[in-house]
Amino acid sequence: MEEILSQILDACKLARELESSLLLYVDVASDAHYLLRSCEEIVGAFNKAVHGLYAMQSQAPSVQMLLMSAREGTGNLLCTGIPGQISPENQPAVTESEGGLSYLNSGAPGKLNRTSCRNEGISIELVPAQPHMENPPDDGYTWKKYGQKEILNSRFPRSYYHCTHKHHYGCQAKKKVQRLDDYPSTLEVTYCGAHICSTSLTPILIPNELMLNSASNGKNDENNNDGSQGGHLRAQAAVQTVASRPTLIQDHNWFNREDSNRYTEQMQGGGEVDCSVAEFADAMFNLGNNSTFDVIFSQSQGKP
DNA sequence: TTCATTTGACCCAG
DNA sequence: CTGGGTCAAATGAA
Repeated sequence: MEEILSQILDACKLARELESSLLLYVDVASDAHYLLRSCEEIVGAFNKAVHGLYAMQSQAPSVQMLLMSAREGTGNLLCTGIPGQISPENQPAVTESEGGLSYLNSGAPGKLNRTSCRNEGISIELVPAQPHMENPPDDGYTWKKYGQKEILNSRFPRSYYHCTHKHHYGCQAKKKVQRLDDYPSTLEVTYCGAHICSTSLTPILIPNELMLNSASNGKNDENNNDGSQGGHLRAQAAVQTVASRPTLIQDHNWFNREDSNRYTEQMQGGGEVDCSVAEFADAMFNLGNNSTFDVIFSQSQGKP
């Protein structure tokens, strides 16, 4: 417990440092890269504490265990970090006690299996609810809420979301979010279907020149009114461009995971490190003095 | 004016 | 028939 408190205090300290910087230095407020890194650091520090608290919960009858017992016949069980957040210690081997729980199931039992999710992969994740907010933590995608229903024998309503790009790109990804009756501080997020709005590009295989042309033409943004998706595409273009440099990826092989807007780094030793796009971009920024990111963003920024 | 959210109605599997 | 999932008009915020 002392260690967790220490982690919470560390996170608070980081937050105070950022606050001080914002108050003291005008330049900081306009330095998106610095702000991004600072926020990621703070979130990561708090996440460590959250995962520690999850570990403590697992010693008592946990939310996870209750859910498992409630869903008899559940298929493969995969424990992951909380989506959109930094996995603890950046360790690839994640145990149940370290974070959110995820079921990956092509045929989940009972009512979860109904209607449009019947023939699609279902992923159920438990995430800590943000205080005073109904919305689940950012998972890297943009969602549009299309419905909310009172559920029988549940104290809290269930919210229904589909991918923002459903109409533009036909992305069929959906999610349901419901606060757990017994653990109101925990949200159960059920993902249905895979995103096709950010998985069509394959890193490493695309020639450097092609990506540079694509990025410099700004085509990604021209056909796209949505800022978020534009960001995804810009980041991916940048990733592909950087990744296509053999010298830069000598020690890092990057893979875009299909189920989320996150990247997995395959280390030479065989282990994997899961990270967010922001972390990934950050790592790429630091790979060389003449970062391709600078070139790409300077060329694409400011275009409609 | 645009876009996201809310909410009642409807659909359909069980 | 019941209840979960989806649709679409109404509403509100930016």
